[in-house]
Amino acid sequence: MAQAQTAVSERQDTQQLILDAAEAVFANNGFDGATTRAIADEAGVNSALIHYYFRSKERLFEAVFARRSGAINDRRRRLKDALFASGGTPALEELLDAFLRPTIELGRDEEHGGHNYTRLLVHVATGTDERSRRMTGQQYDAIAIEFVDAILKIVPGLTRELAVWGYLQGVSVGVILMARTGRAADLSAGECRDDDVEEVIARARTFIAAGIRALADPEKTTTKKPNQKEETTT
Amino acid sequence: MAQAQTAVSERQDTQQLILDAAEAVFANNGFDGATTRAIADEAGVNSALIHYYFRSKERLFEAVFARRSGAINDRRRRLKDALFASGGTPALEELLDAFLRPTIELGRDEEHGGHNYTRLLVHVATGTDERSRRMTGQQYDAIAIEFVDAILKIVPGLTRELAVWGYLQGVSVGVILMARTGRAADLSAGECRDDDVEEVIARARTFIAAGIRALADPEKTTTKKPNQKEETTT
DNA sequence: GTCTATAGTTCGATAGAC
DNA sequence: GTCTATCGAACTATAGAC
Repeated sequence: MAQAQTAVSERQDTQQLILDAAEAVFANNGFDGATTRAIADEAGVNSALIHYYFRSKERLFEAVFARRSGAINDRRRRLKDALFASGGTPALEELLDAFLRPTIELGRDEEHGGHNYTRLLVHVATGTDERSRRMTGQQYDAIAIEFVDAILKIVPGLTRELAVWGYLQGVSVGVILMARTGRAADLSAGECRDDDVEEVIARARTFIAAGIRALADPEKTTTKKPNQKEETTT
Repeated sequence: MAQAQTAVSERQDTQQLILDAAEAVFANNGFDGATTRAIADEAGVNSALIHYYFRSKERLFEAVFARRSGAINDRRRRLKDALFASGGTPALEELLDAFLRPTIELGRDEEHGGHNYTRLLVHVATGTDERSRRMTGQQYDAIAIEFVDAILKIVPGLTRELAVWGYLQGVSVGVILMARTGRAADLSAGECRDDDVEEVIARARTFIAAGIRALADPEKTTTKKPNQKEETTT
């Protein structure tokens, strides 16, 4: 699509074209479903160039996954540090906003392909295969520990173990919301819309903050099963 | 593995052997990463039999996905109906227990391959491709609406729109927990374990119940962004 | 129902000209 | 850096003997 006549600011080198195309094709088809030929076609380049710039399909995939993770986590860290900069302790809702905003906003950015990355991230972050676990850990473990530490500073009565669980359960909410599966609309006859970034973030923020605070309440975290009679089929 | 000498109760016909093997191979490799040859080898049957019993790889995948969904949702429904049977209104935690228990327990059932199904379910439920959305809707829309209705009966001050969001955000927590990615252990130097079913359910129950109740609080659900100065890089 | 054999594609990757 | 051409290996699916 991008020809030599386009403005300088829109010019992209071949490597970026391939990364953008790969991001879209991997997001739509997964690693195994995507083909290097389809990526080359999407990028408008010769398929041999993929192996020239990236050694293999595997390395291309890892490059795509790593490309945006730095920007996401830099922004999360900047927002979080700004909250603590004045010396006080921010509200839990503010901390969660700092965590959620970069990915939720990216998931609504169709102009620069951000929505493709978030769909890919959902796939990798929820995968149980060895490659998914390795890549998720490499790119997102450090920021995870920073936010767990921050949660511990803000919420009294929370053990580190419970903070990790609260963080992960919160992440799972954010993961689903950044991908826009359209399921909310399906279940509500179109009443629920997921295109308003501020509303999506506000709901997730409220939900997760209350959930984490509840985990700190020792009365609530007993493992006793509530009284239930499992009725047999009548 | 299962030979002719095994007890009658352990005998399985070829079709079930293929479904069990396909469940494991699809869970480990996804739809495109799994091959019919690998499934046949895992099942110990000739690869041509897969196309004899199921017409195509696609239909086999759908059969695998549909096989356990009926049992899961029947049990959810039975547990839920038992809670309302006495005429009273159950606690929100009890309703969530009924929803979470079938999948969380299935995810820890390695003896009958249930853990393979839950990993597959995570993949399909979070997928944005057309097949994933279609299959998720076909198997899980009906039970979703039943539980949204139940949430509306239990929690005062909740609109249907917010109940759907609360349900979906709760589901996302349950989805992550049923797959056992091991990430909690990674982030806590092994301190967090996810093998105790009752503890996993209790934490999720507490977290989600508090989150849904918070959504009903009109003061909390404003879409106003909290005061934050996004610090530029120093 | 179960097997062998194979048709017909498509894949990732590379060699080598320009 | 970019292209054409192609290799060797895999894949799904089926035909046909038993």
